[in-house]
Amino acid sequence: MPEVPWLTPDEERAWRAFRRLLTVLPARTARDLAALGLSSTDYEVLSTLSEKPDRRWGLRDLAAKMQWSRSRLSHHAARMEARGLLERTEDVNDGRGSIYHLTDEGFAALEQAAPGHVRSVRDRFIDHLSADELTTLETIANRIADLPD
Amino acid sequence: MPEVPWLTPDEERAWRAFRRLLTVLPARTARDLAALGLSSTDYEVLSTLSEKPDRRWGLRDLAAKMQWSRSRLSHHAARMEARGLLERTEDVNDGRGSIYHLTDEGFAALEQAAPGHVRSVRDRFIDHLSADELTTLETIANRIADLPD
DNA sequence: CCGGTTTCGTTGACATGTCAAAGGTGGCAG
DNA sequence: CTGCCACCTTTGACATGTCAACGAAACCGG
Repeated sequence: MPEVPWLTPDEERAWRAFRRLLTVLPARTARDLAALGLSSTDYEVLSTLSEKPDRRWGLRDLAAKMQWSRSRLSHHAARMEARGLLERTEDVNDGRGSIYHLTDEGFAALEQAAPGHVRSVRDRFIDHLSADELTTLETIANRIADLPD
Repeated sequence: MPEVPWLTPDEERAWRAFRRLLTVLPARTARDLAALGLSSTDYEVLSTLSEKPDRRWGLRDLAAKMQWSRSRLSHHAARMEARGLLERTEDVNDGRGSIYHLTDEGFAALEQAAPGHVRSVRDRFIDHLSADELTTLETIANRIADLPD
């Protein structure tokens, strides 16, 4: 692995700062959410499920939408089902498939946690950025994330 | 939880984009590192350990420096010790303490992985940002991360 | 010194994620 | 139809992290 240009001091500082942000911010929002009774992943599942008018998704589609592995979603959904947040039904059109739908209890949990979560995101992130910074960040984030895998 | 201003469309987009980056970028650099035989956490431990001239750290100090819990570091160091990457010695000055030091094998593993890791960080992140963007990012990251917990 | 308190690293139980294998179902070529 | 192959979700083994409890060691007021 020859000839790799090491990071300049500027790059090094930026990279370190960014990695710290990567660690710290999700930890904080997760802690805030936990105080409301949900993990970050719980919240993500619930809010994605609730996007469909009938609150139903096939596992495969839901996993793709969330960019999760199907195994991961299957495991996590099993745990959430045990807590009564969602239910699994077999797919009538495809005997292999599995349909997830939000229970009323799950929907209630989401509605109850949402305001606190938004406040958390504002207090810990959004409200500390100018409109310009927000735009720059969105641009950068998309550019990097859209790179080939 | 009344009166919470929901995210504007701009804010919503930026937040989503940023969260995607938060997921995707670490996954990519971790995958690159794994191909070199180390996990991201392994690399972090090794490189932090190597920062001291004698490659030695007390667990407490090392954990503080890395912003890890002592439990986490203890668990992880036990696994790394089993792989021969580091060794634990008892602290002569404090019977409770535990000193970690990098083995030659651990140092070699770090040296062998470092160039590939730097290339990975460049290819997947740094080289896609202008100097201005890099500066903005560092500023933002520090501002957010420095907020009270 | 002494006894209570703090701090230390470790440990065990548990939560969560990955990976590979398994078992059932669907689709299609012949 | 039938046999094979591809795809689906689930499952189990394992890796990693959190949290609380523990025993040992250090500290400290009296």
